[in-house]
Amino acid sequence: MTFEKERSAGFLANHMARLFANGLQQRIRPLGLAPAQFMTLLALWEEDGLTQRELVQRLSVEQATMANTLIRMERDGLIERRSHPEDGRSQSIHLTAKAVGLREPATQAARAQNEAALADLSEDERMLFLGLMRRAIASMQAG
Amino acid sequence: MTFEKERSAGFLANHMARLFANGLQQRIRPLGLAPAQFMTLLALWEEDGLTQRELVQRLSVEQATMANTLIRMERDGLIERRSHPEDGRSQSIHLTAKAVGLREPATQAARAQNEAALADLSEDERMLFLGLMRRAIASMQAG
DNA sequence: ACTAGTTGAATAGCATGCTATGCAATGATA
DNA sequence: TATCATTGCATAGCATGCTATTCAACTAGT
Repeated sequence: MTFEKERSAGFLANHMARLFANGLQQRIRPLGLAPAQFMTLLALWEEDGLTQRELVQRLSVEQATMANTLIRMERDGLIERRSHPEDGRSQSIHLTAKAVGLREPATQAARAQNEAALADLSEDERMLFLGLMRRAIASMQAG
Repeated sequence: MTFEKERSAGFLANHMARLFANGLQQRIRPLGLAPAQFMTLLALWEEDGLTQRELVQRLSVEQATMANTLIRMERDGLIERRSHPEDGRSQSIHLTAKAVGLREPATQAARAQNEAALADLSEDERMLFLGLMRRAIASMQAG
């Protein structure tokens, strides 16, 4: 029974995501950021002071993954942790001035990468593409 | 300037690819396979005896990545290396009987995962989706 | 044939992700 | 309130990927 990888949604999704990540990495490396750090900053730029648990929910990664990303971000001076006043187990994650200052150049880099990926698509096709990805994500989350 | 991750092709692609990989992993774990091993087997089932360099080209991963995947596959009894008769630097990678026997159940698992992801899409939408992913891949490879 | 450049792999080092555990702080309940 | 379950994080261990480096084997040009 044939199984052609070029016709497999999973294979294409994997390849596409690696190209996105590599492209973004090239663009944000000069800023001292890595892709997962950028993704985490997106959530914190939107709302500072989230707990690790809230970050996990918003970015859909496992808790252990987020814990490790936060360790590297703290090491790189992007965040600092403050003890949570109401729950001794958790901490709130706060952006440093450095991280706040990276918002514009970093999001600009991400926009440029998205533009490079979708350069060949019309505006309608782009909307369609995003919608299809969302539906695939929803199906997998449901299953 | 706002940058909403849910409207970012890169963010969605990353999330979707992780869900694909996680789903596939669940399905092929009983077979003793990991996602990258499966991807490599896809190429070798199609043509046995490829060199590491040829695998790298067909799967679009870096040489170092493939080298490490092959080490794990050899450890797991999926492949064996034979010295190349014409080039002392390279080896040809050959499937073991075990790996050959995994073809049907493994590709079936991958089909099931693709089906789960695309369950909500019509046949036309699926074709459209694959085409859009290929075009995004092509754009990023070109840029 | 020699030297110089190229090419195929291995290895080191690190970022992301995941599963599985362990632990301490909270909560809920008998 | 003493106990048990839940919850928030940290850590260990491993798979994938990438870049950078190194080395040996092959090629080409002189």
